[in-house]
Amino acid sequence: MSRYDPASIEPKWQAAWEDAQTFKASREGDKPKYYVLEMFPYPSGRIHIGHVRNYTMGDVIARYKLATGHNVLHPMGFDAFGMPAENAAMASGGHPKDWTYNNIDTMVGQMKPLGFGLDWSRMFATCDVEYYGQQQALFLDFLEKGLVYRKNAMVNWDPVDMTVLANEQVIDGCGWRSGAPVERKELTQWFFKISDMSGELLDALDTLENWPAKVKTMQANWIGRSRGLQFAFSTIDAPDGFDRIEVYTTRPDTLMGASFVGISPDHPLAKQLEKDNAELAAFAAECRKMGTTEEEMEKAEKKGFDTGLRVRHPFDTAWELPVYVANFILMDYGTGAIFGCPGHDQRDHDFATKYGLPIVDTFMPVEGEHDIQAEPFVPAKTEKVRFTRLVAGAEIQTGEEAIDATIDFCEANGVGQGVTKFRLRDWGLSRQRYWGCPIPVVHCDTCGVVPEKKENLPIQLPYDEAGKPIDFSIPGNPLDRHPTWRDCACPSCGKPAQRETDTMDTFVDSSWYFARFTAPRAGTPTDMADADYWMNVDQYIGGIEHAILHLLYSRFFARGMIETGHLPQKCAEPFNALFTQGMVTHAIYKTTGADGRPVYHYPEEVELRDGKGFLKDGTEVTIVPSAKMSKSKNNVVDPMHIIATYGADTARWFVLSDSPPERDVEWTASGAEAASKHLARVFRIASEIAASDVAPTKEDDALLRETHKAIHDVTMGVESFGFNASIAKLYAFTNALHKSRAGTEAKTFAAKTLAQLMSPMTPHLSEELWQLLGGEGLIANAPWPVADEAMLVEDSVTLPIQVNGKRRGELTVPKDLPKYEVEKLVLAHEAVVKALDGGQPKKLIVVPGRIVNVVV
RNA sequence: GCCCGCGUGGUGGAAUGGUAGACACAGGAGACUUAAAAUCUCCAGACCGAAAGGUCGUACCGGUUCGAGUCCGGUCGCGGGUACCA
Repeated sequence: MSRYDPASIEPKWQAAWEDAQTFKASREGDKPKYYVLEMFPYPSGRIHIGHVRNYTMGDVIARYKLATGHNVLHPMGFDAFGMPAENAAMASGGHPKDWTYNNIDTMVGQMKPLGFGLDWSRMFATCDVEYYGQQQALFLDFLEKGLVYRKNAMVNWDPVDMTVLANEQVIDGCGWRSGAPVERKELTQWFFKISDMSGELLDALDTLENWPAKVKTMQANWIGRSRGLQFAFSTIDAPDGFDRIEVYTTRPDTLMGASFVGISPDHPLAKQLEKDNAELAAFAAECRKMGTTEEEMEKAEKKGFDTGLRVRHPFDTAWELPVYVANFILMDYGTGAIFGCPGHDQRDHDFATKYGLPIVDTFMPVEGEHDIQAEPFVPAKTEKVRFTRLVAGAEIQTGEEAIDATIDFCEANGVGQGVTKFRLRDWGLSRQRYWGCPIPVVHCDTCGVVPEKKENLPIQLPYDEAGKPIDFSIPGNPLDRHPTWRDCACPSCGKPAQRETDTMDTFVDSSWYFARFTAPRAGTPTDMADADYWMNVDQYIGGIEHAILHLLYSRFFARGMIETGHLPQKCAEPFNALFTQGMVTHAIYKTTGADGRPVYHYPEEVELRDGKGFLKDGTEVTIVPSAKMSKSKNNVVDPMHIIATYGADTARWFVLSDSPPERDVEWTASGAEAASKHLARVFRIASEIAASDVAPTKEDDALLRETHKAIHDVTMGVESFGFNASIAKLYAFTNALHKSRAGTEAKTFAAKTLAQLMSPMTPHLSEELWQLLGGEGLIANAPWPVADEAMLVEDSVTLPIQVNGKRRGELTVPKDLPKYEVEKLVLAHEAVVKALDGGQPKKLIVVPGRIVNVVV
């Protein structure tokens, strides 16, 4: 008897699928369509175990849908622009383009042996000229529709390298290469007007029934709709043009507890005052040294600077408040100015305490008092409170009621107006980098900023500069310093002009690739007939780390593409169902380098002893447990040795077993061998059945029931993304088949069914078994088995008997035994008799088919 | 800081508010073998007990319920996101 030999069977069946074009997406026939998509990978160099997990999940769905009679689209591509390619070029020479395409070749070479049912003919990379050229066309259409505009925005600036830094490149406030303290700098940049769609993007979340609730919550919080009051404080002796300071507040009911006005360091008034106040200028400069991330702003110590300027309270002109410039106020949100109410806000309380400002309450608990000087009183807005300094509404009301009443009162008295604001900011897409899609606009001295003509697209990235491949050892954007690339004719007046040298954020690339897959070679961004057939994506699968940005940007882009005629109306929400798989995590091992910066070590370099890690030279490493696998942290696990040792089916089986798909898993390699043993066991069991000849026995029926139960359970698991549950059932079914003494016919049926149920997970082995057991054609094309409901029902059930919620015995009764009969049997049960000790039960709960509880 | 998750045996994990620990890994005992590998059978949360059986037990504290891993409130720890990592 032959042994399970994945090395020989896997290439054989991959060739068979290739010959039969099994996974080529086709619009033919009248089958329903199914589009399954996994978030495409960044070509970091090698696939890692997280990729294997992600694509195996998608492949299970794709193969299952094929077997249940669908036209399936299951494509693959690469999110190929981005910083790592430039970083690699800086670190070790070479060119981002060569680095990227080499990586793609390697990764495709690693993915193909895994036997994914992908339509490889549709593959593309976002750095392909064909792709980014179409993206430029989309940009021009968006521009024409007013979905893109220019404004100033802050970037991280490295004053030594004279270059813009990504947030990731700022470490403890310093540039990652130069080590110099980073500054904020203002640049004119392109923005997508995503904020125009805030309300729509928020409201439409409710229609996404098959999205995880947590993702919808995260997006809703991110968009952040709030209702508040916008009004102005009038200033006293302020510079010209600043007789009013507009503020926005979501808690107007605390207006009578105001103790100061705060403005952002980037507020026009702050900038004006700075001119004549060196101390303030120094404070503002200090604020601008802070990074641009929200996290840094929030975590930084709250600091303010008293401008000396004062404003009048809108309800009492004799009441004057000081104006502070404060480092925690964002110019981007609201009006860039607030009033502080220390009595009912922790941050304002800290601020007031620090600068000796008054702390006044506007409401107290309904019962009792709260020491407002010691800590702020911040109840939920839905809680009733007793107002001590009331603007409008009842004395005792909830915060919500008070807010509404105050807004109405203010509007009626001309103090301000109720407005709805969103936290969501416009999407800045300009990047001062080489390896991205060039923004197709031209700067002309005469005509200003002019869109490039569509017939001049694609605007290609230059490979060479001055006859040599671009040198990335020099900091800064190579497009900026390229001797000729910028030169062009103005599309409007024809005079010499210069190209924009900024490229697009790589999130743009990934915001429409799913649409491009429906017609990847089309001469326009999409082909409407293909998009109409294949869209939407029926099942999208990817990491939870993309819950907000990528998915929100894609939702915006889909709407923009409808507006510009590139997608049909039905695509506003392009992903019908979303599944967020957990990440594969692995410890990070780091030491500190001579320059004080962290040095990351590969798992292979680290020896673990007593929970501590050491390098070969004995240096102890710091272990950061369970972190997201990241190339820059060197904690990526390479699955290729598992594939080489045990084969693709083992790797696929292994990544699906044991862990629920949505949960993070800490990677350990110990289970791979066990998975391999199990597959070999299945092969052995099937081979024995194929070689046997046993007449029908009285155990045939039991095995048949087991088989139908397995069909039911495994199918349920696949349908609900419970792949680990499906696999547990497959283990149990394999054990049942192994132990069964049924005849050959029943066993053959069971084994063929087992092969089918396993086929989405272990497709090569399943094809082999199918052939061995006399199945017709490819198992990939065989119709998915259907469970016979009649075979699933049991005749009797075993009920656990609880006494006061603790299990004290069990009772086996016919399935349909009436409740009162069950009660009689329970009361006669030994354990119950003992517990009652002659008395009567206080209560008797019978949950039919599940449990019995006696309360004594 | 803020938003969103997660926390169950030695390990990965299972469990529509209804027998906690399915299925598997590692471990132990045995069979087969000259031996090993492979394979097969069985055991296995902790504690007490010879056993029958009992007590405890799902990060921690409290609540709702006949009944809580599951629902509610709070605490701690870990992870993701935080708008230029992708």
